[in-house]
Amino acid sequence: MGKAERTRQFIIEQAAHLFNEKGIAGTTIDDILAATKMAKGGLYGHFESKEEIARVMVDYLLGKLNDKIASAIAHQKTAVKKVFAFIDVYQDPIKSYIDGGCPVLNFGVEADDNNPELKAKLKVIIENGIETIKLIIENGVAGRELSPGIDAAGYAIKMFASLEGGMLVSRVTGNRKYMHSLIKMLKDELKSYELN
Amino acid sequence: MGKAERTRQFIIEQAAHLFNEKGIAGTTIDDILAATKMAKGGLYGHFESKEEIARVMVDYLLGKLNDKIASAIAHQKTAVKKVFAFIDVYQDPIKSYIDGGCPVLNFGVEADDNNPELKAKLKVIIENGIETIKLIIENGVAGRELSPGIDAAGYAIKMFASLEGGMLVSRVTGNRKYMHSLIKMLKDELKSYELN
DNA sequence: TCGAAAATAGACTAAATAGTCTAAAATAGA
DNA sequence: TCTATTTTAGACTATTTAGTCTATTTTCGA
Repeated sequence: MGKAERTRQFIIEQAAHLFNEKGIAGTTIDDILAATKMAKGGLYGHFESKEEIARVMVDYLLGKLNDKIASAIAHQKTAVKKVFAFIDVYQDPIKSYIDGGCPVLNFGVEADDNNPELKAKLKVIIENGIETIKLIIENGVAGRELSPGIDAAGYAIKMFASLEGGMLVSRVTGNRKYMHSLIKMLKDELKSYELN
Repeated sequence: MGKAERTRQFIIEQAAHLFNEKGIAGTTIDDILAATKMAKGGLYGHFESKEEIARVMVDYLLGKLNDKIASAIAHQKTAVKKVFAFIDVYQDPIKSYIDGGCPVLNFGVEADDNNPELKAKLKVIIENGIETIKLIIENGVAGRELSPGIDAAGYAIKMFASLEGGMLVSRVTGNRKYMHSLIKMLKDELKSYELN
């Protein structure tokens, strides 16, 4: 990775923090310049507009989230442990893996009514996330780890919505207890379907 | 209500739609002028800044949400029906009672990292909402309508987070089925604690 | 109906913001 | 080490945005 590409990556990472915290509309080029301590010309040598930075930054952040979840899941053997590992990515809503909380929540709300392109990307991420949970559970049922009585699709939706909603509630109230309570309930429910 | 107050109210209502859809940072005074078809001088005769409009608009929207929930609950006699009525306020996440979805979700995300005053207001709304659900359930238990086996606080948090998370998921994917599935699960769970 | 209040039209200022450009300085890496 | 590339500093333009102001018109309501 040459110097130019290294700098580009650095800008993306710094910008990602800002965008995730202040929103896309709420972040200015000057904010990014201040965070990177770069000159304007330097930045515009790597990107042609704020809009391009936002686009690339979103792909970076969503990719990072995907990787984090995929890796967490891959390191576990059983369905229950895989689901728990997924959940644990959201363990700390206040100091999350990226400042500002979950980008799906943040950009989902901002994109909803005025950024169809971004909204479409988030739709895929959300649908994949829910589908991933559902498949893990279905595999757990097929492998006689979980009872066939479990509603895999329902659990997946409930889990995803609870994590995002919990993120909102815990961050706005400044209290982790809500997310912790949600996580405990989600885990207990899944465990109640465990066989043997 | 004199003409001036009527106009002021009209501006607040129009601005509320815009702010709820485009965010506070994403809405301009010109947007509000276009929506109200008013001249600048007219608008600034009622408010001294965009910030004041935003402040008043938030109070209006949160008040409206509060009233809607309070009224829905008041019209029901049993705990189960009261909780169901609360849930049903979120029935349609795409065409909700206010364009742009739930203001708690929208402004919660926007305020989170850069608007402490607004964040404090939302904290109260969220805590009250959760507390309200919990109290209804506790009353239901006290009145022998619901089994004492129910975790009132846990259910309240789960319900609130699911509704907000469901709002996000259904709106971003453009699919009501997620919210409907969540609502069915929430209602079924509560019903399972119903006595007699 | 008529006077006071409200609203318009739109020009104007000031500040914030995005983006361009150039010459000079710094630095990577073959 | 030496040259290409990268970066800086910062002046500059253009646009968007918030907010002010005034003279005129409209409209409410006693």
